[in-house]
Amino acid sequence: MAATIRDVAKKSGLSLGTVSKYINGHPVKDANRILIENAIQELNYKPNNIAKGLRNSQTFSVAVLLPMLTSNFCTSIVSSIESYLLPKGYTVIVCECHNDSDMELQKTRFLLDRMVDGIILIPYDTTGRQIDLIQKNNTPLIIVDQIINGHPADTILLNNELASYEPVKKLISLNHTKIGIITGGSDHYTSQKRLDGYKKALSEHHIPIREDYIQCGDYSTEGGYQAMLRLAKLQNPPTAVFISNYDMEIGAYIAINNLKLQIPQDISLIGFDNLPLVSIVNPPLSFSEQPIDEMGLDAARLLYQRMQGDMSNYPDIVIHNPVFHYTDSICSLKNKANEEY
Amino acid sequence: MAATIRDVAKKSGLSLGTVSKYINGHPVKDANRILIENAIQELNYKPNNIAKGLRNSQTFSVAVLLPMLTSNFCTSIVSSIESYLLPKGYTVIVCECHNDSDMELQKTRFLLDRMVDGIILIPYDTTGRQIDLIQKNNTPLIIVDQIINGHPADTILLNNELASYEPVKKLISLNHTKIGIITGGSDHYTSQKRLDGYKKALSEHHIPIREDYIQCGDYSTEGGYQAMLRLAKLQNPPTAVFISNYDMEIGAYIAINNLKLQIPQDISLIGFDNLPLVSIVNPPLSFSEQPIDEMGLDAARLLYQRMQGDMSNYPDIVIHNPVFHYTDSICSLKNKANEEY
DNA sequence: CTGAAAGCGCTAACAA
DNA sequence: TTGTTAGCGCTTTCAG
Repeated sequence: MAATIRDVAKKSGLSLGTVSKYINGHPVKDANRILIENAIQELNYKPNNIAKGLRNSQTFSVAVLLPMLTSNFCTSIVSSIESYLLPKGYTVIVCECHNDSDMELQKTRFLLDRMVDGIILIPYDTTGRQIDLIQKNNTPLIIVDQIINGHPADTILLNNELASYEPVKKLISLNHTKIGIITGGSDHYTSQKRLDGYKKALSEHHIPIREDYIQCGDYSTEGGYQAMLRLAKLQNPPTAVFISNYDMEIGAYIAINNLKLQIPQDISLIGFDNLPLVSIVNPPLSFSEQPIDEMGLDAARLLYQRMQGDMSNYPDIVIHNPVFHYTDSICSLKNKANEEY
Repeated sequence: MAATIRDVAKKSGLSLGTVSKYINGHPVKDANRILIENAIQELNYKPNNIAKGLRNSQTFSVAVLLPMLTSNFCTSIVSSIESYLLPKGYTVIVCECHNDSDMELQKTRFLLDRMVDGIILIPYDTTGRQIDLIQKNNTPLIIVDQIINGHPADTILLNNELASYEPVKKLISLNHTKIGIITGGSDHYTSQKRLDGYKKALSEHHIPIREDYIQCGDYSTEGGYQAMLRLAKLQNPPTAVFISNYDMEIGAYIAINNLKLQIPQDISLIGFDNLPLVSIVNPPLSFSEQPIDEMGLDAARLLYQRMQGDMSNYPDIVIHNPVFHYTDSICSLKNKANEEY
């Protein structure tokens, strides 16, 4: 039904090979070029990518395998990956495993079956079975967001420790000592690192670490809400809280509103990621900005390089630094004391 | 490198054709079946889907083309579509056009080039150029969420009018007459219909329609925030507000908090979609529930049917009814009056 | 039930 | 430069 390269050859009176060469950018006599171009026009010829893929054992598709499409981090990453790879002629397939290790493994197998040219993985499973599978298949792989111990691979990371260390230091410089943190699951790589940064900042200033100031919000909106409630209801609640991802930040913010606490008078708040909420609310929220776009771009760029066969300095581990934005959502404790006199 | 069907044939001592038949479920002598199975095992043979696709002119992939991955509605739909199509052997490709008509057209072309077997479209462009392109290409297409006038196609819809008509009637039954609505863009199909339902309910009860009670929030969180501010600052503000999508609902809720208004004492609130926020906040919010999962499932099911060549009752237009959940986020105006005495 | 052979649309090596 | 030809891995007639 659709025109093939053979039809173009026939119509232009040239051979298959010549037409193929023209299409692939090899030199062709000018007169013939015109002939071919006309034939392509008239027949509305479109090269068949499937056949091309069969021939070249390439599919020009790459997959992004991620835990959950509802995470703002994940969807943002996908967008920036696409923006790099699409102009290069690649389709980007998005697959989510719904926070399920078995599903993740199954989808990995599935993607390998479908023969994508490369995979960008935001891992869910922490044992690295997906990674083994992909590497055994010799499919180029870039991991984003985490390091899985014992499974070296090209990786794009945030300096997670710094992302919490700096803000907590900032709070300390404002005379806060009662500083809480809302974390993700304890088995989660980024959550662990962000907690480490928090602890490091406190330790350096000889502020004791209180376990009740560390509340797990599971990286979800509801979890953040509950965690903030727990913090606020402590006998001696913190005067400042660092929240280590965006979804929990929304929940925590709503909890604070429901409790009728004032930001920053009653509680100073620093959150994570530069996403819609932070600039809308009053006062706008302080946050650690993860350069999501650049991270996605880096992942795409590195994957492209690997797919071209360039394995220089493998495995490459790229660590991005967070950027800090401080607003009126935090205040100095001294000032507050002054005001209260 | 990877084993082919030819290797399996050689190893099992049978012919290419026989092995192919076995793989595709055609009957084979039992003894031979064992031979083949063993060979497949030993060689770790995986059928090459690209070659299969070339032969059958099928790719076993379908695309979901949508305006924005950050919309909760879109990601939920993708999940349910996947849950149906994946077990049937299809890859689901997600493509977003970033609320850009040209990009949408470009990606449509791109998907058609990649030869997906079918497309599920949540349209952005309202002129229907994408639809023309897809239909001209004879690629099965299901449209979700909207009807584009003059472009008949299989479509899965919400009864948008009912989704606002009912809640507004409910508010009227609680003696509200000053009822506001926060809408999406006026050019947006669902927004228009939801506004129609609002107007219809008011008209039926002879409540005049006030233009200043109709505020556009552009289906975004920030828009919802601003729209609610405008409503609250009216000289004679509404006592109840219906918000016609989830993202705006978040914004409106934050605005209400910032204004220190009480729900429902100062303002009764009914929102849209059963997504995380509504059940977390205090009081939980009332809402019109769009059966997103079923809508996605229906779209996937219908697309599958079309891809099988079954064009019975084309074009099929499936309309889903919303479900209503009423909570303490709305109150009767009489009760409130009583309390105030 | 099985095997041989043709061909899906394309590219690349080779010869002219 | 151009044309010819041999496949990429698979399915599907058509004989046997």
